[in-house]
Amino acid sequence: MTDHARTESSSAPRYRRQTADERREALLQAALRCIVMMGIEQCSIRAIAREADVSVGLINHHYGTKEALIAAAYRHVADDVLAQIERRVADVGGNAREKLSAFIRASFSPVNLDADLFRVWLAFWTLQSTSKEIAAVHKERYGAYRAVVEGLIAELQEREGKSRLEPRLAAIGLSGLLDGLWLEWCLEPETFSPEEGIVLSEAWVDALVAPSMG
Amino acid sequence: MTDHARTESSSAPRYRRQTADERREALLQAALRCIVMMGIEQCSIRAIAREADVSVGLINHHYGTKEALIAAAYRHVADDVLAQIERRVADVGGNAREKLSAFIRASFSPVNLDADLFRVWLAFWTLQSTSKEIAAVHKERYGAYRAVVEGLIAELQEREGKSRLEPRLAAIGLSGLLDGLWLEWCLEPETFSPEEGIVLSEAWVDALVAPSMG
DNA sequence: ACTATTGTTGAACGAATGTTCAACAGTATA
DNA sequence: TATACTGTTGAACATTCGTTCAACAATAGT
Repeated sequence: MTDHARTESSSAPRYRRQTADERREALLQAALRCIVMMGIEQCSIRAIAREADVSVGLINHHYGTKEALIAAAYRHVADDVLAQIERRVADVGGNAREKLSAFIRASFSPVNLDADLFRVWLAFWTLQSTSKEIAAVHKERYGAYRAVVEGLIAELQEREGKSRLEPRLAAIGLSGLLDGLWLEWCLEPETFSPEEGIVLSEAWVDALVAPSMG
Repeated sequence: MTDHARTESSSAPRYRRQTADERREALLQAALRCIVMMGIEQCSIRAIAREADVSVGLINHHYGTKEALIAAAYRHVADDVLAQIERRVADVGGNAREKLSAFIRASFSPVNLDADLFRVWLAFWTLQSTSKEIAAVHKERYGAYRAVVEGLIAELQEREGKSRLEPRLAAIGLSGLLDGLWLEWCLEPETFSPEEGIVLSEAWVDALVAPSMG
């Protein structure tokens, strides 16, 4: 009842304690939301703290450094994207050609064709040249991505006959095409539709097993 | 001779006056060097001023705002890249197929496969979501780029027979592939060689006029 | 109910940011 | 040589940044 008392034992707690893991996850999500909302440039510790409804000090307490938090966020997002695509490929079952189609369709699904995701990715690419930590995460995750594509293409070529393009190179081509189209669509969505992106990517795969190419 | 006199009429001038155009160009080049050296994040007005050997105030005097300077730099770089590619295409003369090969080779030339250029480009892409000015420059320059590709493909298909892929879509595919490979090479140059990039792009063009595709 | 633990706070700090503007100084003109 | 013009300077300003750390408070163990 006394006016100097802000919150006595009878009122609600001023904050809820969480385990380190819970809080780290929450901070990571808040950081991603901030990068999305205001770009990596304006994504400050204070902004993340506000977004996570937490004080400034807590971030450095849990992650030590801002860079460590961003690197953790990168790993988290990259894992999510690849896992989601792999899940769709696994769900479709079928032969290699059908799996590749699922892979392509997953790449052009709304989850991935997202300006927010693009902004996050740009931020990570930018940080890569500065931070060894981020560069390592990229190398590791991108290798995994390309390995999946290469595996599917090798499987396809075993069935439908060899191509002049070895699986490694063909995989680089397909992932380059997918990434390039993804990039361009995110920069300027009016240029072409996701369906057209799928048509183009399917054409590449078809060309891979066509007699004229190999 | 007096110690309060810094530089009297007898000594060298403390700075050289330049015309507005000269100075604007010099500041723009300094800004690009800064983006390359330390990334857009650390590329401050003070850093640009130091690089251009000029005082902080001069930048805002000539460009009004940092954003205006960066946008001007974007336009400058984009013009350079496209002009250089078009020059190579024009030099080779020949038919559409040969011009497309020149276009592809130019895209994978060391001038373009450059970590510095990539860093500059990433910076511009990042700023695009924030700045209307930068977004406008992108739309304009990228449209010009794609128009060149589309023109060459249309010319090729008139000679060698129509494809199921209309020139517009085929051009989007080729520029997507070129950009995607460029992106991936810049992020991780060990993955594949520029020559392999050329092989992949040529394969796409070949597939465009192959009977199986159209 | 008391204590120990530790997740959490937020004021404070030093460094850096973009921008402003009154004063300065080179340059061409008269 | 004096004058007007304007390119140029750099201190100053108001913010914002990432990080630190002593104090605080929610919770679990007793």
